Amino acid sequence: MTSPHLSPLCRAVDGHVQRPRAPTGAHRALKRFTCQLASRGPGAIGVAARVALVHKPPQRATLADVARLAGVSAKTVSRVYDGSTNVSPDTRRRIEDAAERLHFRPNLLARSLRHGGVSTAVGFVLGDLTNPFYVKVAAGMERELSRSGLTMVLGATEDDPAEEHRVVGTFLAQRVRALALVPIADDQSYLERERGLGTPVVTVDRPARNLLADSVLLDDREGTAEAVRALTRLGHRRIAFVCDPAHLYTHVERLAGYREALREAGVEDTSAWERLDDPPGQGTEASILGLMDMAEPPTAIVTGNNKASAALVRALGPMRDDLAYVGFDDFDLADAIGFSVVAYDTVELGRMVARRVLARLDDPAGAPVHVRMPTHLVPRGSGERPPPK
Amino acid sequence: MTSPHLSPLCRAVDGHVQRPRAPTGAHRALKRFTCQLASRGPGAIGVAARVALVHKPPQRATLADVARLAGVSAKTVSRVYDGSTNVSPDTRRRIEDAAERLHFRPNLLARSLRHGGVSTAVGFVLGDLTNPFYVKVAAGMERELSRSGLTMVLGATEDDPAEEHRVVGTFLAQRVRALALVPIADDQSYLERERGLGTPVVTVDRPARNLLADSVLLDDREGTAEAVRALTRLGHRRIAFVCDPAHLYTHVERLAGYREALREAGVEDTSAWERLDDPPGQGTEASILGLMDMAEPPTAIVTGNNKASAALVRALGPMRDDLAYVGFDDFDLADAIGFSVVAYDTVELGRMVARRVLARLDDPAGAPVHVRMPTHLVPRGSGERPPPK
DNA sequence: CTGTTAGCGCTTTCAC
DNA sequence: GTGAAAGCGCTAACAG
Repeated sequence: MTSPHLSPLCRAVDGHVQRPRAPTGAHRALKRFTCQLASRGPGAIGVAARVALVHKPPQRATLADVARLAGVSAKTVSRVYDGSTNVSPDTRRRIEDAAERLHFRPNLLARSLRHGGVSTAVGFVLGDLTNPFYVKVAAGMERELSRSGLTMVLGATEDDPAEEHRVVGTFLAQRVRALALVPIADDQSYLERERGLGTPVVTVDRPARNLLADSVLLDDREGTAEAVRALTRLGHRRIAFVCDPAHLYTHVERLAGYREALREAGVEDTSAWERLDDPPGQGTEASILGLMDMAEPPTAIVTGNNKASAALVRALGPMRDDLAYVGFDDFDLADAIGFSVVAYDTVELGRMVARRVLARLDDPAGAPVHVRMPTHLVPRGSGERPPPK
Repeated sequence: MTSPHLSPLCRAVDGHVQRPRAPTGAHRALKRFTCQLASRGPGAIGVAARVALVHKPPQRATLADVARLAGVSAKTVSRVYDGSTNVSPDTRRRIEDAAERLHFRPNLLARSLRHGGVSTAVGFVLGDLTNPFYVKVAAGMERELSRSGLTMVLGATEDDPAEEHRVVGTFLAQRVRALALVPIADDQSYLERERGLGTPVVTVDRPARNLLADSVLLDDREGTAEAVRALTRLGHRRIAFVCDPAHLYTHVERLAGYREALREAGVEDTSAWERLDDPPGQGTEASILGLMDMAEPPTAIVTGNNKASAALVRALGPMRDDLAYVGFDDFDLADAIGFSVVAYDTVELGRMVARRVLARLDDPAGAPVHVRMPTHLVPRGSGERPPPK
C-alpha cells in the first residue's frame, strides 16, 4: 500500500502520523481514500468518490513533502528558496526536481508569519477606483513595488471617512508592510501607533493631519499660479477660477495660487470671479454658464480639476475660441480639442510614493520627508489667446 | 521589576521564557532593554536607546498578550474574534478592554495559515492599470468583494505573456483565495492544476485557452452588430470598421458582428472597408485619414475600441458632421462632443466577476459558467446621421 | 462557557 | 553543507 508507485501527493498522506490533527482532517482522510482508490487505477473511482474529490480538492504540496521526496530535511529545501548558497549543486538539483514534480509553491503566508508576521504587500488606500488620477498613481506604485518583490493591495474609501478607518484596519490586520493613503478622515493620529510599530505611512495628494508621515503631493499652488501668470502676461485681468468642492486641501492650495498670481498682476480682489462651491444640485456647468452671463464676463477661466474642465467643455462646447481657458489636471482628448492644461506625471508620482515607502522601510527613523511633484503648463491653444480688445 | 505598572508591552517581555527562540530575538532583547529603561521614567532613556527604539520598534500585541492581561486563555480571546457566541458577556468585556489597551489587532496572516493556508485576498491580473476599462472592472470587483470581507490584490501584465505567469505565480504563492484574470498568454492550461487544488479562476473580457474556467465577457459581437444595423437602417452601405490590434479575441468578435450586420443588409464583401492593423509606426489616425482619402470614402465609420475612437477625434476633429460614426466603448467627454457609442456597465461587469468568484468558492464543482454582459447603443448625434444624398 | 494541547508551513538557532 | 527542534500567532479538536 505504501508502494513507491503511489503519486507524490499520496505519499504525503502516509505522513499522517506526523500531522494527526490538521484542521482539515476531513480533507486529509478523504484524500487518502481517493488516493487509495486511484492506486487501483482511475476506473475504480466511484461516483461518490469522484464528487468528493472535486468538492474537497487535494492539498498543495508543502516544503516537507518536497523534502521527503528529495530525501533531505525541510531546512535544506528551505535554503533553496530563501536564496541561501549553502546547498550543494547536487542536492539543489534533486530538490528542484522534487519540487517540480510536486508543483510545489512556497507558501508566502507561512513565510511571512515566521518572518516577523509582516507580509510582502503594501496597502494603498485611495478615494475611488474609477478616478483616473488615483489609478494612475496606483499603476506607478505597482510598477515600482514589483521591482522590489512587493505587491500592492488596493482599498477604496469612496471618500467616506469611516471607510478610511475600516479599510486601513483591514490592511493592518493583513500586516501590510507599509501603507500609502489618500487621507479623507479629519484626523490620522490613529496611525501614529502603527508607525511606531513599524508600519510606515506615506500620504498621497494630501498631507496627513496630526500624524508625522511622509507625503508625496503635487505643487498645486505653483501649478495654478503658473497658469494664471501666463494669462495675465497675455493681458487678461478678468480671470475666473472654478472649483468644487472648495474645502479639499488640493483645492485650497490651487485657489491660493490663483489669488497669488492675480495679486502679482495688481488684481487684489478676485472674489467676484471665484466659483468655489457649485450651486447645489446644478453643478459646475451652472457655475460656468453663470460666469458667462455676467455683465462683464471673464475673458479667461481657470478650472481647479479635471471634473471642472469637463464641465467647461459640456457648458461651452469643445472648441470655444472667444475665451481663454486652462485646466488643472490633464485629461483624455484634451489634445484633440486644444485644451491647455496644468499637467504632471501621475505615474511618476506613484513611483515616487513607492520609492518613499521603500526608503522608509530601509530607514524607519528620521524626520518625515515631504515631496512636491512639479507641474507644467501644456499649451494647446485654449490658454494662449489674448483677451478681446 | 515585574511590577504591575509596567506597560502592557513590557509585560509581554516577561514572557520571554515562553518564547525563547523567536526569530526576532534581537528585537525582543532590545525591547526588554528599552522597556526597563522606560520603567525608570522617560527621562532615563539615553540617546542610543532612543535611536535603537526607533530602529527596532516594539512588537505588536498578540492574542496571548491579550489573554494574559485579561486573565483568560488564548482560545477564549480567539473566540471573541472568530464570531463565536460561546463567551460570557463579562469575559468578553474584560477581553475587549484588554485588547483595547494593547491595541490588539488579530493577525490575519496567522489566521489564514491556520485556516488551510488560504488568505482572504482575491487576485485580479489585468493588462494595464492605466487602462480605464480594467480599472473600472477592478472598482466593481472591489466593491462586491469587500461586502464579503474579501480584499483584492491587483497585478498588471503590461500585456506581456511572461508577466502573466510571473504575476499569477506570485499570487498563488500568496495563496489568494481565487484568481480573476484577463488572459494574455496563449495558453492557460497551467492553471488547471490550481483550479483542482481549490483556487477558482474567472477570466475577464476574454476566454481562457485550454482551461475550463468561468468567464465574464462582453457581448462584443452583438454590440457591434447593433451599431452597424442602426447605420444600415439609416441607409448607410459604405461603412468602415477600424480596429487595432486585430488578433485580440474581443476584436475578432467585434469584427464578426460588423460583417454579420452588413451581410444582413446585403453587403457581402466588406474587405475594402476594414482597417484591422494600423500601418506600423503611424497608427489608427493614419488608417482613418486613409479611409477618407479613398475615391469613394465611407459614409460611416465604426471603431472597435475607445483608442480607435480617440484616434478618430484626433484625425477628424471633435465634431465632424459630414460623416456618421459610432465607437465601441464609452469614454469621457463622449457626451460633450456628441459621439455615439456602444456602451456597457463596466463597474457592473466587475461586480459580476466578483459574484462568479464567490459562487465558485461556494460550489467548486460544476461546469464552467460563461456570462455575457449586454451592451447598448447610446445615441449622441454622430451615429444618427443618414448618408449624404 | 472555558482551558489544554497540538500544529498550519515555514524559518531560525544551534549542533554536527 | 546539512539536520533537529522549536515556534511565528492563531484556531480545531477535545475535555472539563
